[in-house]
Amino acid sequence: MILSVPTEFSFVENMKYLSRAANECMHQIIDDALIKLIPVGTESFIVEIRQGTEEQTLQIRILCGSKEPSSDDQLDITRYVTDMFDVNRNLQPFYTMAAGDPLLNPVVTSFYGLRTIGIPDLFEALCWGIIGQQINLPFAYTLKRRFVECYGQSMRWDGDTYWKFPEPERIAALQVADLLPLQMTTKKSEYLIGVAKLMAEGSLTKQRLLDLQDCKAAEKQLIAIRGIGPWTANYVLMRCLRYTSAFPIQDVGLHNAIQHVLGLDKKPTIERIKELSASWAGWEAYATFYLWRCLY
DNA sequence: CTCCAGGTTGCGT
DNA sequence: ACGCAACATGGA
Repeated sequence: MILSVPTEFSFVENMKYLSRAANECMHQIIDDALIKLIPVGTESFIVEIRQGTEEQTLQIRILCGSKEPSSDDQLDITRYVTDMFDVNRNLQPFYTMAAGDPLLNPVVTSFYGLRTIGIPDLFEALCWGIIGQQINLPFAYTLKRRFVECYGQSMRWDGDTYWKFPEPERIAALQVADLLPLQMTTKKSEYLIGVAKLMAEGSLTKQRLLDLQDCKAAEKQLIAIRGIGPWTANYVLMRCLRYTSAFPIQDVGLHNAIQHVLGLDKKPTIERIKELSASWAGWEAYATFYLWRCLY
């Protein structure tokens, strides 16, 4: 399949983001292409996404699957890729705003065409947020890998293993003691199992959060969940529910990035960040994602 | 050894 | 509403 992308879309910049962690277990990058297991309903397909031969296109190729892909499966895979790369977002208003912003101007210039890469699966987005709380990123990737390789399912293709993120039902059935050997803390284990139970029983669904059509309302529902605070809620609102106004303002990486770009001798306060971000209204998630990008 | 890391909870003012 | 210890462990 061929997918057209806007002029404000850089496959190279998006791939640089996806290449940031050597220990990432949810995809591989081989020969300038992204290769990833994509779940469609109860089936799974290993899909290759690469730069198309025509300008401003992506080429999507199904490498193998749990069955022969139907035309509906192909459509769902295209939808997944479109969501993941935020292809349908019009970034012109963001770039217009950023051009006059001393903090954003340098990063949008350096990383022009970068999209907020999504985590379409709500359970994965929530777990990744919880796993990443208050630990360094390399260790977070290690924990995620252990979790996925212990409780997820995999498909092999061309000598490599591709993982499907664990199902909430599987995690909901665990005890805290099951996760401690992975070096999850007791609290992380409780949070992961708790969220899994909410999703397994159907009281927490991506569709229900999307139906709210209101970032603040969705944030309120997420924060009500034990283990989900303001940072994790906004991280999920940004990476999964795709609200461009989501803003994990407490994020220490964001603080470091702002300090770095402005050359401050110490980290900015939350109050200072509120001042600096006043003109970002509606685009806080993109501003954050671009600022994060300058950290690696 | 110390300090920090993509925070959150729960309890105390 | 706001402050703060506790949580726990890898990496620099």
